[in-house]
Amino acid sequence: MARANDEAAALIQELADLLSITGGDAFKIRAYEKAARAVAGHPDDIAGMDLAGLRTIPTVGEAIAKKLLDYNTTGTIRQVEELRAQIPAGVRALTAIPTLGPKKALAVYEELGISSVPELAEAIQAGRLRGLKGFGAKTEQNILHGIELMQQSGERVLIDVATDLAEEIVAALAALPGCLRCTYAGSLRRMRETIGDIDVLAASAEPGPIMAAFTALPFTAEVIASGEKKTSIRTTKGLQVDLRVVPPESWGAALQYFTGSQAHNIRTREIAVRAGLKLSEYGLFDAESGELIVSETEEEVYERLGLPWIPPVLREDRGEIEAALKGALPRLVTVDDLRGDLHSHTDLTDGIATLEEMVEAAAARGLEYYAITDHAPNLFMQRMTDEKMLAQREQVRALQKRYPDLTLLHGTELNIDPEGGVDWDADFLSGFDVCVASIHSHFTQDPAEMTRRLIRACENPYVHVIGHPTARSIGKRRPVDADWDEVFKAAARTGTAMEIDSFPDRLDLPADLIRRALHHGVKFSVDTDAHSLGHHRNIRYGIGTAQRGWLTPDDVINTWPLERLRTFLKKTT
DNA sequence: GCCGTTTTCGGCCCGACTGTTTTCAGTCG
Repeated sequence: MARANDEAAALIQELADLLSITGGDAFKIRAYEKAARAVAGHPDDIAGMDLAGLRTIPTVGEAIAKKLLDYNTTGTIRQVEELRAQIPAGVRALTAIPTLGPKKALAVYEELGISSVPELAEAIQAGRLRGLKGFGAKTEQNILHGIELMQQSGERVLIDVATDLAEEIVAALAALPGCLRCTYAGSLRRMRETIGDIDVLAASAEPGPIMAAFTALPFTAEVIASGEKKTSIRTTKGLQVDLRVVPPESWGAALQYFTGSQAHNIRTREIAVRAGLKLSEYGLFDAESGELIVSETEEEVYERLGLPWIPPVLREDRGEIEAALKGALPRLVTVDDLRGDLHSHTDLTDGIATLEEMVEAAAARGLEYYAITDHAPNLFMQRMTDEKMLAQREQVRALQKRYPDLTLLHGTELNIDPEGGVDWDADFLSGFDVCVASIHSHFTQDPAEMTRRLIRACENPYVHVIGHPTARSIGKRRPVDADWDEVFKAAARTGTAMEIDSFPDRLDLPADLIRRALHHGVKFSVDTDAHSLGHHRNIRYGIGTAQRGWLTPDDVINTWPLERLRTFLKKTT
């Protein structure tokens, strides 16, 4: 269920948006935006907090604490309600059109009474914007084009789609003679779960030919902007790609800047300012003399700011600066730390590779243990039976002899029914080495029922891992609604791991819930849920998500040596 | 609106590109 923090943060953000339309003080607006992020990322639930408690949240002062208190008691914020009465929701929606910001939105509303996207499109067609100050022919065209883009998708793409495209672009540009370095940065380097646009960075003393090669790429559908230092295109599939070309000596500063996030950059630049320095994509400079101090590597830039190098996956201004200053950054889990995979399928159910092929792929990954976890009978379409499952177990045991360095675990992926029960009784379940249990149906139970359902699954002594816990499908199915703090408490109490499923359209648990679960002392299993040989490669996305959740190897049970894992699977705690 | 080993007042990240402009505002990241 939506946490109080998320709802309150959305209201504070709305306050910032509405103030930017009415022309409020820009610094006040930024203060609200910062506070909205801080509230959303705060580990403790703000529901029930008093004024003093709220003020302990960084960037929340007296005034914003009072607004949060207002939310805690009334469920809304008075100032937001007042501004909503003044600015229709449709006007705020106008700012979602690319190239149309708060100033232009207010202009068309005040001058022409336009308060929705369709109205605006109609007004432009009818020539009603002619003569409006700041709106020329080109602006009209850009707005219409922006509306079109917004309507025909303009959506974020999954991380695997973006990664494949980015790697293709980087390979093409890196091959050019004048290109000294090239990589992708932005949200893709931070491994966000969906990507709005791809940021590519190149180092060259001569940008011209690189820009030309970039706009000439076969999938370039449109050049959005093109300058000496920066070029933006849109691909045939509608994804925007920005290319920045910087002098080679600026590489480190540019990579730091271009990786973001914007909120993280603001923090690092503030630290620079306080130290009498100036940080830009060209380097770290002395503010007074303008003399360049460092710029060649990211490590140098951070070091000169008094910080250790911060992994890109943490650069969201969600506490990483504070942790870095205290020397308390986590040693993040990596793909190389993994010793096993606890969730995979074969063609016995809905996988498309044989048991032998899947095991061979696991061995090629260098794993020390690998679990086969085909679907259980209650997912009726997979037609699993007790006999088939037991026959597979024999096959697994026989196959084991061929893999002296890879321990095969025979498991299953159970279905958590609406009451929290699973497919088999204790007797049958006790025969498995490991059981993942997942929600595959009845996604829309009310939060109280869903919470009980998940807690009961955790309390089952034979359930070791809750598979893709929110059951979301990014862009298709919403996460199930539960009181996650209660679920995580139960998981920690019973010694049940939460899975991080590596499928690009799942990435489940999501990073924000991982951090909340970590806060409760939960352990995790980062799995592929592979249904084919190619799916083994998805592990990097699961690990990226785990890293965004601040996980260390110790938090992830499938980095543990087999003996330690086996102890955990006994659930004796 | 927030915040302070320069500060309880006066700052607040920085730059690129576009379009409508004659020197800059708006938008974006």
